[in-house]
Amino acid sequence: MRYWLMKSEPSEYSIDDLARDGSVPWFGVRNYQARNFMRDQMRVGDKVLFYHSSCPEPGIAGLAEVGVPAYPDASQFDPQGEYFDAKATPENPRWFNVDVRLVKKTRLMPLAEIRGYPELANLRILQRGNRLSITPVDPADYAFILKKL
DNA sequence: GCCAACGTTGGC
DNA sequence: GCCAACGTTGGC
Repeated sequence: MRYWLMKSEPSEYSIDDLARDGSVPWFGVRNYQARNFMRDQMRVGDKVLFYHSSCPEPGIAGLAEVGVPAYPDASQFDPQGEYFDAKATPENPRWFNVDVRLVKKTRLMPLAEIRGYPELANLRILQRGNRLSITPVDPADYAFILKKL
C-alpha cells in the first residue's frame, strides 16, 4: 500500500465538500508527473492526506483513500470546460484520474506546524519550489502525521 | 500583489 | 535538442 498527499484549493473543493460527497473524481490534473502517479501507481485503498493549498490556512485537513483506480478524465473531452484538451480523444486519452473517498475530516494541521517537525523534514511539499499537486509520502511520515492529528 | 521555482511551448 | 519566453503554482 502506498501513501500520498493530494492538494486541493478549498475554494474549489474542500474537505467539507468531500465530507458531503463521500467520494469525488480527482479530475483536472494537467501535470504529467501527477497523472502518472494516479495512472500507474495508485491502487484502491492507498491512503491520502487531503491538503488545503492556496488559502489563508494551508495544511492537512483530512484523511482519504483511493476508492476507484485511474480511468480517463472526462473533463478533457468537454470543449466548453476549462480542462478541455484538443489533443485528447476517447480512443487516445491523455489525462486520467482516480476517485478519492473520505476516511475522515481531521483537525487542520497547518503548514507551519508541519515545518516544525524535524521528523517530516523530507516531506515533498516542504522541499523548495515543489509545486506538484500529488506527491508520494513515506509510510513513516504518514504514520507520524497520523499520530499528531 | 509579489516573486521564486518550475513546467511547457515553440522557434531555430 | 537547445533554450528563451511564457504561464502557473503557491506561500507569504
